[in-house]
Amino acid sequence: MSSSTAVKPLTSRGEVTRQRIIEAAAGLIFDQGITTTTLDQVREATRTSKSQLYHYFADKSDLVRAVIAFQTDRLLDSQRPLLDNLDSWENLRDWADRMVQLGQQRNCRHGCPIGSLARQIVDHDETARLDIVRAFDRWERYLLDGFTELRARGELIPGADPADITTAFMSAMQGGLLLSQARRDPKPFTLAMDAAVHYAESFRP
Amino acid sequence: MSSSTAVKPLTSRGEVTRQRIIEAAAGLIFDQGITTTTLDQVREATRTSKSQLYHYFADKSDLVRAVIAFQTDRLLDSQRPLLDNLDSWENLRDWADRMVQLGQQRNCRHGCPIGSLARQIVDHDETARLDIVRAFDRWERYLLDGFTELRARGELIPGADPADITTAFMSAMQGGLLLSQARRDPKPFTLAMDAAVHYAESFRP
DNA sequence: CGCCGACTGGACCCAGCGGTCCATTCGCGC
DNA sequence: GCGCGAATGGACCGCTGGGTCCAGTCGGCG
Repeated sequence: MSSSTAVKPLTSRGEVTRQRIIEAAAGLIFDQGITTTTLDQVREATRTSKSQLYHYFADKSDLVRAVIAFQTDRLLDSQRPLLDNLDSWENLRDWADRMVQLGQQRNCRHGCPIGSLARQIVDHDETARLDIVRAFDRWERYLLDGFTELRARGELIPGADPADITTAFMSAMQGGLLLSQARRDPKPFTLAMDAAVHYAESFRP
Repeated sequence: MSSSTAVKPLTSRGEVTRQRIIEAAAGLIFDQGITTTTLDQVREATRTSKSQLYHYFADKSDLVRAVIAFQTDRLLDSQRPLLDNLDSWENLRDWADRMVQLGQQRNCRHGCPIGSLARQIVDHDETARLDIVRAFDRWERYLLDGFTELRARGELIPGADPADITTAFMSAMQGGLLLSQARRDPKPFTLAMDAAVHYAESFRP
């Protein structure tokens, strides 16, 4: 949203094509990384032409930013409905288990769609970096809401800061994914998620 | 070590040049990433010629792998002597604090030298991936030794697995660095390290 | 001192990449 | 059904980047 390229007048047909391009680009980038993915590959995968890419996107960076938004939506959707109700310890653990499941079914490759993108542009493209931050914000929001709700119900000791726990949780997750990705072994991610849940539970009254 | 390019007969003069190339490449890659760093940049930064690069390294990937080894050495050295004695809770915390310090003095940029490299090649260059795994292994070894020593002295409950705690610790660290890097804010890393220490301490008898 | 291999300089190659341009077709609104 | 802008096709361009090649220099060793 608000991804700069919203001003173009698009017909419904154009919208479909645009979406097709984003989806294919997302897949390629997810597999190969940003710089390794060429516009010609995107063109071929979508059976479009160069002019179409530049009709719908200002340049490659603009396309990448659309991909970031797309991947964020998809990622959050894949975690629903669990994500919407992280307001009990049981649900939190269920969600963590689901995350591990999701990671495993990709054979530990790629890592986190967002975290993976983050590394590639964060020090290079300031606009895209802010998009990444927004993506993390959107994600963390759900955790934050959950922990806040828990505290409101007295299931967190008063000194515990929901925001801090959220950050620690996300860190464990991202790091676990990286290690699993590097080692091609689901264990680090599993352990990291488990540790994160235990850490959060240590703030139970 | 065993980095494939050990067979070349090198004079002391050649060794110096080779080292100069690696060091400059490491800096450039650390700042800009692998694909963004060009061999021409390396050449210019070291005031060498193209033929020298290919005299000392088989290709770019070979140079990158030398950089991995170099960065690992440098990273571990920067953590000494604390790293060698992670065998008490106090030392563990001191080391964690030192890590946070190191991260901050880079203004949260770049993230972890190894983790950063990991994300960029792990799904792309199998040989380099194994080098990354070796690098993580070397690093985790120190943590593992520390926790093992702690358990031997009865400062860990019998059920606690030093290897698992080590993995959880590394995950928190890597994830925290990524978040700090993306947000340009030292806080996530600080919180992640703190959470990791607390998690480890939860296994104290 | 002279050989030989390590070392260095730099011109060159060429494939691939992001990006431009223009001509053509499509299809919605009047 | 026609006009106009959106949508599409695809040739083309300029440059950058990894990699090659050969000619020349340095320096250790007999």
